[in-house]
Amino acid sequence: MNIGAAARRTGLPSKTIRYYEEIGLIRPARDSNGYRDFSETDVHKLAFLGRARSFDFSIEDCRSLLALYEDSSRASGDVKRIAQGHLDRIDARLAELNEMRRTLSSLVDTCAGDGRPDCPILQDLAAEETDLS
Amino acid sequence: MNIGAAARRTGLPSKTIRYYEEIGLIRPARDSNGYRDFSETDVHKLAFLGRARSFDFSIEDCRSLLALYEDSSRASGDVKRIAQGHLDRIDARLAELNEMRRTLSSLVDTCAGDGRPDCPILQDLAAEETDLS
DNA sequence: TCTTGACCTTCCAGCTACTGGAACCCCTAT
DNA sequence: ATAGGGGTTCCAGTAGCTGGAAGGTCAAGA
Repeated sequence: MNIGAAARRTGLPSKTIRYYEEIGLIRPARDSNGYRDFSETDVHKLAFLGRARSFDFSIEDCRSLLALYEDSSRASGDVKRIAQGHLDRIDARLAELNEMRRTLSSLVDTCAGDGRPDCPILQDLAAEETDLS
Repeated sequence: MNIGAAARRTGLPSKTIRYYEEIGLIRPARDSNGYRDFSETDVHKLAFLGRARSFDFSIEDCRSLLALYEDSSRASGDVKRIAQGHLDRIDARLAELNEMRRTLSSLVDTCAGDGRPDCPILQDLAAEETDLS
């Protein structure tokens, strides 16, 4: 199967698939004309990678997960550890973003948004840190 | 004021301050020895940038916000438009992350995480898309 | 006076995970 | 023969820094 067909099958851009080969996530065979020739196994791996990436797992996490996926004697604990670590990162990011959203949306709400120059958003950004020392 | 002092005052790494100069966000004066000489105004701008970046505003948004901050005849509507656009992006990202978190945490919860190979996480990642066509 | 150490400078490379584009090859259909 | 729609490699660029090398500057201490 050519790269275009693999791309259609997996929903990944051809560019991304070439990149995954370049960094050693997959090793598709080659035809005599130099074209990549993807097996069903390759397509499965690509789909696996696509789904893992959709969870925002890093490429290195994906590499580990793929290795575990291919190792039938894996321990689910190893998989869980990676997933839990990632979940923790997601939670940390969610906390950050929620805090930003809270502050920013209250600033946006109190800004008149008209032609006048007064703006609580700029006031906040420019605020001197209150130094209690 | 040397870059180190400016860094201490603003909480930004010296490297970042140099980078901000390089991309034209600030233009500190220079001493005769070539050292950057930061004015109070420079420090205020850096603090402004630091706070804006802490809200995850892009550098280009920061550039626009800083320009508006310095323009006393600005319209608050221009500021609000930028902030609202950014808020929308934050909301979109929050929705994505919440969805990831929901799915991933339920997978993590159902994974035994022991020495056995069975793993619902890997099963999900490897799942064939159900094709209803 | 010399040296040490903490500053400062510029420049270049690297990080993540791709993406775009140029220059070129291959294959099929007309 | 040619046109098109594949494919190939390689290089550069994205965002926002960060690390490191090689070297200049300055104040304090022996």
